[in-house]
Amino acid sequence: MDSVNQINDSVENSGESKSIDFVRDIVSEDRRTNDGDNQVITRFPPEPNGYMHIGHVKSATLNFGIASETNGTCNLRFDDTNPTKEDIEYTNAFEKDLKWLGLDWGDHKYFSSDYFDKLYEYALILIQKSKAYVCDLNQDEIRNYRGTLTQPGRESPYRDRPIEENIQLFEGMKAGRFEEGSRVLRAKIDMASGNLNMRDPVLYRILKSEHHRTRDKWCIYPTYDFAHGQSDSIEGVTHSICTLEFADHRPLYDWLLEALGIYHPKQIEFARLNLSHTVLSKRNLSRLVSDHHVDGWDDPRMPTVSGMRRRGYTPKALKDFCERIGVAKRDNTVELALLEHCVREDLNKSAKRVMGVLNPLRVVIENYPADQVEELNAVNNPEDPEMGSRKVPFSREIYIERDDFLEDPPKKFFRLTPGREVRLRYGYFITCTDVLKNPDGEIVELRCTYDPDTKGGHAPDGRKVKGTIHWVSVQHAINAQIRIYDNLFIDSKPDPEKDLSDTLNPNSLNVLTGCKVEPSVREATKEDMYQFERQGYFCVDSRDSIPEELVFNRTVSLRDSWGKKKKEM
RNA sequence: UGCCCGGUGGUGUAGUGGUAGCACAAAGGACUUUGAAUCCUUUAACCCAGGUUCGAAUCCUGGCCGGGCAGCCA
Repeated sequence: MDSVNQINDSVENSGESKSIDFVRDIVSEDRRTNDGDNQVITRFPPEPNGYMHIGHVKSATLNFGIASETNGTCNLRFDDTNPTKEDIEYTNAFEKDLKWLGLDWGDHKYFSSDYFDKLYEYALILIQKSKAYVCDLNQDEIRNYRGTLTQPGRESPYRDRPIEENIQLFEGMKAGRFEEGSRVLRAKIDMASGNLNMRDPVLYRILKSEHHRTRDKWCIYPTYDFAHGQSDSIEGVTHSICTLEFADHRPLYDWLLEALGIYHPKQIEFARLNLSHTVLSKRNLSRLVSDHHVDGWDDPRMPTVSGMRRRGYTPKALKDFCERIGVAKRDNTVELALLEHCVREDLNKSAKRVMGVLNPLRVVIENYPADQVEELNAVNNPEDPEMGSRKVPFSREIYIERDDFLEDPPKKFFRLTPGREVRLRYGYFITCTDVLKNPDGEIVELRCTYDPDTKGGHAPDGRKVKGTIHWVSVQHAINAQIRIYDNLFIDSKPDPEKDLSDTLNPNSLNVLTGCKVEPSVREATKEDMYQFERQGYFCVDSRDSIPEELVFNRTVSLRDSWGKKKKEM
């Protein structure tokens, strides 16, 4: 939010009118034009029938961002007009996620259901004006009467009912005198319109199920089209920002407000976010959960806020991402790489460095005294001296990463090989003298010697080593389970029609056990972020980690130019 | 054969009549006690065709391509 303000400031100072996105252009143009009242009110209107995901974050940062940049307000409004789908569980989850993101609605928390009485009055007014009528057609009949994309519809036989009869019938609907599905209230617009939304759209339907807030007070509920615009109007929303698929509804949005003669907010549509290698539609996300392809809505592979949070993504990274992707009207698929870049950029500055060996290989340093332990000094974060340093215990037996040793190395392999000297990070130079194998020929242990003069990693004679590898003292190592995540989907643009099992990445989760981590992480608490040097960023899993068996999630790997090169070889 | 919205490097996004910019990605190099970070360099784009204009990514016309819409979902 701050950086956005900075951008605005610098723009104002330089006297330029550099645009940030077309929505903000419209808002500032409106502010310039409406002399007197420049108050901006936006709203973030989730339907509480699913969990917040990265697509919601784009919308939320847009709405809350515009409000904060203009000293306006952004209302959190739960769009709860369909009791059969919505639940309190989801409203709580949304609030939790928004708070975690640092998006603050103050005391502007509303529900569409707060306006059910008012909305009912509005409906009566429409009937009164002969702009709405009760229709007895059933669902199939309404569909048939609507016509098709290329053919006009036919008018309902109930379209010209007298006003009085409509009022009585509508009151009857409210009183529960009619069966669910037997009647609806419809707007009287134009059955021949090229825009199907204008072919006498349904305004109210009978739904005899309990609403999570209004309980059994109502058995008729407004549709989205009737609730949304009027709720915007009631709240004095100036800019009602929604996604592209609602553009077709704007004529209806405008028509209703005009017909009622009430305050008329402006609807603006932008393109929703698509992210590569994942899905963002509510339907597909819940399919992943219900079919057990993931372990719940907060599975760290999920693009949900709770999943990303558990994975170790930070609010700052998420908001930075939303700023970078921009806001426009063309369909788009943003590469996951950009999100990962934002995460790395934040964590590079803030995460404490630590050494952890994912796939341990035992190394015995033969000329190091068996009973000796040294405390070596290690920097906590080279990007931030304020974070200080720590002591790391060193002893005769250590673990190194299996990938850091190769008996028969390719060119440009800088790590340990037989006879070669490398540096142990913050430790000594060691040279590999022997390779021990089991009967199957697998390497089980390395024998090395160290140079006592290279403590801390410097050679007094000035000789250089090409490689520096990380390590953990065997007797001091903490055991950990580490979960390595990869893209949920193989395809960058998963086809929702395809069978999920054909397009899901079978290796999206790789659980490593027996990992060895330096003792300083014993103090790790939930959601603490670490960089395991040369590996990536990791956080303690908030659900499964216990002090006796730490569980880490790999948030994102470090960039790995060697790994890339290796793949090509 | 209806209505609406869009097409700028691989991806995302600026540019609104005057040298097509930025970020991510990719490639190369420098530096390096993280093959990280940092720094430098490079590759790479206006859907097509006409028109208006001294000059068009931008304005006009016609195509082409993509997306959305036929819930009593939002």
